[in-house]
Amino acid sequence: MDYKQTLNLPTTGFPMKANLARREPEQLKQWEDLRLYESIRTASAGRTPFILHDGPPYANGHIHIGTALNKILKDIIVRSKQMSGFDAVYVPGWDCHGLPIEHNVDKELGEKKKSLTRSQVRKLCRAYAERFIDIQRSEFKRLGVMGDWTHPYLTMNYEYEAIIARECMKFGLSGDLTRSKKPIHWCFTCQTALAEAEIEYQDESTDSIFVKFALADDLTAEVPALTGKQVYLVIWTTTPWTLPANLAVALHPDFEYVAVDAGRDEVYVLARDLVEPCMATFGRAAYSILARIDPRRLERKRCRHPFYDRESIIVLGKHVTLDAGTGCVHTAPGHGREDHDVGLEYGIEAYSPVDDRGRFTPEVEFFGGQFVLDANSQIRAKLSETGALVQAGKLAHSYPHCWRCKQPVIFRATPQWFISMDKTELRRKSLEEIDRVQWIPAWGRERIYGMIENRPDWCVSRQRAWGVPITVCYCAQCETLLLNEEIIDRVVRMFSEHGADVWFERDVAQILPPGARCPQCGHDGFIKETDILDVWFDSGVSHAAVLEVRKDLRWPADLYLEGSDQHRGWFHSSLLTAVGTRGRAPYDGVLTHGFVVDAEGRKMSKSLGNVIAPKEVIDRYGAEILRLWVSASDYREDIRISDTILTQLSDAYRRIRNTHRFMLGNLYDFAPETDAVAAEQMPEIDRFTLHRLQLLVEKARRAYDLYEYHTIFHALHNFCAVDLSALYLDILKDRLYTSPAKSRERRSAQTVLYTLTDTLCRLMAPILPFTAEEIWQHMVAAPNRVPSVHLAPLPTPQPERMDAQLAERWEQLLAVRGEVTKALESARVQKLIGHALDAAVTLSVDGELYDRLARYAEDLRSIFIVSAAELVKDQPLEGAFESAEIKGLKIRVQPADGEKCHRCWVHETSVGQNPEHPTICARCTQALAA
RNA sequence: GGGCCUGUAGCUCAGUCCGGUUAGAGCGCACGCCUGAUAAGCGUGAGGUCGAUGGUUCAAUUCCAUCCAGGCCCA
Repeated sequence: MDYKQTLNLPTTGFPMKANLARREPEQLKQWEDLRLYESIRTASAGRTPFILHDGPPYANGHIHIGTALNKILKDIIVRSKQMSGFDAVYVPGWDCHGLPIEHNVDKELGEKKKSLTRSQVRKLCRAYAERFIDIQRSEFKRLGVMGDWTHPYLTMNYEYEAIIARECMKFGLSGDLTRSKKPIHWCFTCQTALAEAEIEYQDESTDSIFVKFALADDLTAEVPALTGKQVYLVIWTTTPWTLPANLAVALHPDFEYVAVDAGRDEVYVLARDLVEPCMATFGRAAYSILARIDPRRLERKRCRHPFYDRESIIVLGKHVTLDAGTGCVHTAPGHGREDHDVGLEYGIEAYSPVDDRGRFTPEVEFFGGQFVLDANSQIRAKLSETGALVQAGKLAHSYPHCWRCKQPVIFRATPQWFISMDKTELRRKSLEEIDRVQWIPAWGRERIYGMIENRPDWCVSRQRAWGVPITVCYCAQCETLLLNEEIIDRVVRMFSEHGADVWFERDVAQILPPGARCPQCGHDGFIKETDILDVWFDSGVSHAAVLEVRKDLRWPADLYLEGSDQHRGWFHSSLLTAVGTRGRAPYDGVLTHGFVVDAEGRKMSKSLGNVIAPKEVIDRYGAEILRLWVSASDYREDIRISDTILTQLSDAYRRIRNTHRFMLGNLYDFAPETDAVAAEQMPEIDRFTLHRLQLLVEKARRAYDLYEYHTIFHALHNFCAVDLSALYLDILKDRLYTSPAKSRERRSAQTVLYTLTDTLCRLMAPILPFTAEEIWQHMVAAPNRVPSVHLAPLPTPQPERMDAQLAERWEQLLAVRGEVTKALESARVQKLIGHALDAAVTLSVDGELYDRLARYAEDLRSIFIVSAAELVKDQPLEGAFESAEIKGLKIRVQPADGEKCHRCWVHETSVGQNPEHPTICARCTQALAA
């Protein structure tokens, strides 16, 4: 007889091979057909909302691995909050305006751009953004990210554009929005402002000159040694043409300066550390140091401009370096970023007497009307003439050029719009708000606090086409802003209806109400601003445009989650716009993740050739493995990815999958509502396993609450591999296979398997939504069970299923088991046995342990998975394995007595005793009779 | 150059806040077993000067300093 047919062997349609790359898209289609997301919304109506507000990715290019990480993390959060009993609506968004798109459209247009109107260019940009939104949307969905993909928020939606304008005008109304000059990169060929991204650096040979500025103030009080001497500050510059705009000389407050007797009745002030190289350059071998000078004593002293009849003041700035030059820095606030910043501190204007074509304005003495780069040589000549030129040479260094025309660019101050950090205490209020937000990890607070504390005013204007205009008009006569509630309403209505394009299509008279007059001077002519807003403002007001507007959302958000670069980016701009207009942060919590790096911890870049695209991973391993990667990593730090890591995760995935496949296979004939066995009727090992399951659930739920998913992955994997596969399930096989199918002992095991499968499946669902669903669909469903695991709640710990004393006894039993397996292995090496069932073990233990084990004497055989286990009290056992871990424990392994039962494979002396079934044991004979 | 952060076995993570027995886990690897989870399952074992150096201490992976390597953001 073939006794194999009498066993209850596992059977399931749940495939061992996941085939994720093929099956996932099918699953997504099914969910879509079932309208799963809508069902979840309906089912959670009325629950407490949990709002994770999506930071909008930029609608350009395909998603990269970092975007995938970000979206998967968000999805895990949303799903786990949903399954924790919240109504977790997820509205994805896209950032649509901005330079990169306009830049790419420019490239496609080439020369044609010049013949197009601003509105025409804007339409092309809009179409471009739409194209990539569609691409990215399908890529995000492919990752298993669940959300309202049919109604995402787009910063270029008309309603959104209207709110951007509205929020901007609120700053105008409050007086925070101001206009002042600031140096920007300017291409005089294209006659346009350029962003940093539009600059290409090329090596170029430029002038390198040293110029002396005669000190006008007397230093006798500060440095007596200089009494009666003519003192000069010597500066170094590579842009002589900016000297007409010189208004100051900057020193570093912490450097040491000295007065050097340079001969020819001249005293030079130089940074001490640069004296030697400078004097060598000047060809003045013989010099002596007269005095040390504390730069702080020179602050606000005056010098003579080298060729104009005016003064330059001495200022202190930490941007001064000792890398090159003299330690005294020529400062023209209209022509340099740092010059401008230090100028602001000292109240010096951003003087920039250069027009759009790069020519000095007429009032510039000696050089009016000259092209600035051509003026360099004449300025040099002028300096020689006045005797201010100390030294002249050439220097090769990298100089900014325009990306389009390849010509050199200049720094030039132009009027820009700023949101003031201090005028209405935006900085102070923001800093206060930072302390009310929960930053995860906690150092996020230090990071953003430092930035807000030190940042300059926010320059929000850009001289570009693709964006939302700064919707203000100002008096043509006195430049006073004309802004009130009525105008705001008009603009908002116009934008909601026609989009921001309307601002460029209509002239100022059509925008302002009829009869508008300047509140300051009564004039009726107005200028419409045509600069657009920094795109950080666009996304920064998403809390207003999305959270406040959508009925299914709520202001403020519970959580913002982005990469740690967003402390400078979206967290920052969102904070400022919300505090500035609403007086508080738009989020209660901010979670950050690190960046994806390669196996060596280096950033991914095309040049290093270490870029891993999400698509490659999905096609090769499946989105589920990418998700598992996200969950396995501690994302608060940088996250490594490599083939080694992905292979490892595939292995882990397979272990989790196969564990569930085995459990499903043993549940084929189990109906939970009729076959379940009550816990009190279960064997101890079953209750022990349920106890351990509770510990896992507790741990995982805590980790979900703390957003620490890697803990869950490790715990889940460990549980499947160690607690289940290597222990419980291995021991269970005998009971499941050989006991009568409907026996209580088998039903008890199945009850546990059912509980395990059901619990683990729900526990993993936020991380592995595809696999959890696949398991769910292969379970024999209890009546009225929800149709998708994603409609089910996360499991909750059930204290009544815990039994600490029982667990403690079993932990000890398992420690003994560990020693037994060692003894078995040693017997195996000696060829005494092969399979553990070939063995009979005898344990000798001392008193206390004996008493504890005696209780389980009958169970030891099955716990150890051997054919026989005998327990004796402290007896010498010849040739026994002596445990190093448990003192007094000796284990003797011998080949088991009796024949191997053909049915259960246990070696039993009862085999052969029954004439009807001569090849099987008494236990099996009994089972067959049942 | 500045701000914030990271560095524990081949890999992913514990432990470090509140210094103290041979620094843990799983995977991978090696070797073996099984063939009734089978392109599966089980067992045993080998892997770490806790980035480096110096300091504090009776004692440091844990505290401090410096350095090295790497990341994000500025300049």
